[in-house]
Order: sequence, then structure tokens, then C-alpha cells
Amino acid sequence: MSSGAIAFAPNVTPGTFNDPPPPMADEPISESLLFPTETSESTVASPSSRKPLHGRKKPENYIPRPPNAFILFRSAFIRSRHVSTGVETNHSTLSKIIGLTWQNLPEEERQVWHRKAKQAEAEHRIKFPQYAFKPLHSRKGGGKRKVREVGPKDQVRCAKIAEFLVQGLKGKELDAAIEEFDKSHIPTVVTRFEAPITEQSFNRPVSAPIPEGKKSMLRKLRSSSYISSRRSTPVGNSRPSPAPSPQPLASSFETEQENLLFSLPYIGSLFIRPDKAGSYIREYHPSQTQRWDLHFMQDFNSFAFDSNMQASMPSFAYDPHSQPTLPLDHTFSNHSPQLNVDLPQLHINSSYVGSDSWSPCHSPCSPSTNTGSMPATPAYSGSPLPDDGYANYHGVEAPPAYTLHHKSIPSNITPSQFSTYQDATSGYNCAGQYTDLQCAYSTVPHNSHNQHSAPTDIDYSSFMASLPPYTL
DNA sequence: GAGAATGAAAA
DNA sequence: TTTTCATTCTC
Repeated sequence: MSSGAIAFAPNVTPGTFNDPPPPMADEPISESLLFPTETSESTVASPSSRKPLHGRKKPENYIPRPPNAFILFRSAFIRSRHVSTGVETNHSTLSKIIGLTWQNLPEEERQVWHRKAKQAEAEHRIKFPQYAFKPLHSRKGGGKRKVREVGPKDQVRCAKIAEFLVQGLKGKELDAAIEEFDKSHIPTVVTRFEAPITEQSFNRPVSAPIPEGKKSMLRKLRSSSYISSRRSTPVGNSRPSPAPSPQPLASSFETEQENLLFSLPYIGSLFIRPDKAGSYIREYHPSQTQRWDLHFMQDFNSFAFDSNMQASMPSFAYDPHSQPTLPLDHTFSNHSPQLNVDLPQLHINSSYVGSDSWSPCHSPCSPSTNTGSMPATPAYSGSPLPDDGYANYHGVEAPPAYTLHHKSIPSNITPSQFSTYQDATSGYNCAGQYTDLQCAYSTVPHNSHNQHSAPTDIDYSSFMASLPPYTL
């Protein structure tokens, strides 16, 4: 499809091509409010209208597939130049931004594009009734599978751009907002981490003195690094270049806070917290009361909480526990006390578990690291657990499209029980599975069509098998 | 040609 | 379940 001129297929005229096809005649396509298409353009490319793409050899009368909703959205987005070249020019990065924008788009807005896609499909059927999608499943080179390795291209910045876009900022306004953001934004760096932090070493109130053991661990964490034996190259690839050699952790640990790793003003914080299974990371968003956006989640794919840990993380910017210096709204302050409590006996892994089961690991992982016996878990105290967030265990990743909502686990949930409850704050159904060693729970995605869908079971054994070794 | 995104459809 | 291919354009 041409990015500028509008071309019409021989059997489609400018006066008729945009009419809904007969079956949909009663359902005119409403226009996206956030990202309206500025020009009418057929969504169905024809052999004659297609721009000869660079380097792509296709037969003269090749019939392309009808575009799906996202592809239509992306095309319109690019055409409209919502993101100026001053903000981003790289189309891979733009795809990330548009993908994040798409995920954050209100459901009704997304439905607009799904309807457009349906219309495009109908047009396509009329135009090419003989067409059938015939993918070539035997690629040259032995059909080497393309692994979707998510290299963080400054995920935070992409997420911020997407956030601004969904807020309605585009063009010059977006330019200004991003320019302002870039002033304070510290781009992603690659930092290597120490082995998992154990619960024992961290399980104390923030106000309590730091035990010598923990001090030494913090010192160790600050000064040491791990070199992955599994990955030959650093995970990150954004500005600046990935660290070629071990680096000390960012200065956040200088604060000796027990679990803060990094935080960014107005963006959020990343915490590493001990768990019976090792450690987990959660992201904290000061600007949103109940939403726990997954802006970092794709970066988290590169996490591996075992002895071969590597990560790409935003750099430290401030310490949210130091109240006087907090450049934050009350939302964050309201949450802070929750962090200043003893870590619970039994921690919650709040990974979104997907609609079927725990997702398998995309990136290299070592399920064999957990073959030893697991330690016994202390009895569940029964008190509400203090915090929220989500985990991304090694081998268990949460889909970036979803958001967790709950504040705490209700106290009426007992171990070894699969329970459901409705979160009082969000109203969404939540599900939990509790066992003698671990607990995990999920919520239905906030953008789910069916907010009351039945929670699904968790593949406990594969989840456990994916965890790093537990050491105390 | 790869890479980025999501989603429909075939294998 | 896995793979391809729809769009776009830079590297």
C-alpha cells in the first residue's frame, strides 16, 4: 500500500470503495476517536496498487493478505505521523510504540479497527473471491524458527510515548512532551546481577538495622556481577551500548533499602524481592493508583533469576523510600507504608498466568536447575499480604498486554486451595492457587472481553520446574 | 533480508 | 501448536 497517493483497484472506484460490503451495510464503521484516519483509503491492496517494496520479490499479480486490525492501525498511525521523526524514526521501535499504544487503547477504540479489518476482509473476499492464504511453511535454510527475542529498545521511552499517545498527545504536543521526558530520562543500561537474594537475608522491616549479613550481601550486590554462561551477548541493545564487561549495580543500593533496585521519577520503580523460589521483580507505578502497567515486562523477559542472571534495567534515579525527596503524588506515598512491613511468610507471585497455563520460557532457561528438593514453606499467616505487582520468574513471563489489579490477597484464602475472589477495588475476578510450597494467583486481564471468565488452572509442576534454585 | 508490533489462517 | 504473512522503512 502506498504511503501517500491513494490507488484504487480497477473494480473499486473512489466513490464506492469505502462503502461497507453488503453484509455489513447496517453497521457503518465508526471512526477511531484517538487515531482517526485522515484520508479515506481502501484497506484492500490490489496487485496494481501495491507499492513495489524494497527487496521483496513477489509475482506480478500477487494477492496480499487482507490486513488485520493491528496492521491497519499501524498503517494509519504511520501515515498520520502521530510520532514525528524528531521523536522516533526507526520502524522497529515505532512498531514497539504502536504495539504498546495498541495495548493501551480503550477496547472500544480497538474494536473500531477490528471492524475496519472485518470490512477489509469482506472487501478482499469480494475483490479476490478465489484467494486463499497459502503460507509457505518450508523456509529455506531448514525452516529455522524465528525466535522473538525481545531486545529492549529503551522500553521505558517507548512506553512513555505510547502513554502520551493514548492520552491524546501527538505531533507537536508529543514532541514537546517527549523532549521534556528525554531531559530526565536515563536510557536503559544493561546491568548484570548477583544470584538471587534470599528471603532470610532480606526479611526484616525497613526500619530495623541492617544485619551484617545483609550488609555484606548488599556490598556484594553492589560490587559483583555475573557473567552469563548461557548467553554469549548482552541482552540489551539500546542506547547506550550494552556493557561489555561487568558493572556495579546502580547507586540505588547505596540507600541500603531492602528491595529497591531502580526507580525512575514519575515512571515507577523496580523492586527485587526475595521469595521462597528465589527472587522476583515487581514494578511500581506512582502515577496510577491501581494500575500496574507492564511497561517493563518485555525487558523482564531477559531476566533469569538463577546464577546466570543478566538484566536490562532502567538506571536508578531516586529513592522512593526517602519521603522528603519524593517528587511524587500522594498515590505513591499511600503505597509506601505497605513496603515498610515485614515480608510475609509466603510471598505472592502475581504473574498473570494467561488464559491456559503458565507460559513456557521464550528465552533460554535451565529447568534442570531446580531438580533438588525444595524447602518447606512456613505456614501461611492468614493475614493480608502487603503488596501487589507482578512477578516475572525465570521461565514464567506475563504477557505484556495485561494488567494486574488487586491490592492484596483476601485473608480467607487458605493454602492448597484454588480459590477465586472478586477484587474489591477493581471488581475483577481473581484466581489463586495455593500450595504448600508456592502460591500464585492471576487476574483476568483488564481488557478482557469477559471480566467474569472463570479462572484457569495453573500448571504448577512446570511452574516449579522453571524456578531457580532456592537457597537460604 | 531482518526487525519490530498483532492477529488471522494454514500446516 | 507453530509458522507465515499482512504494513512500513531503516539498517
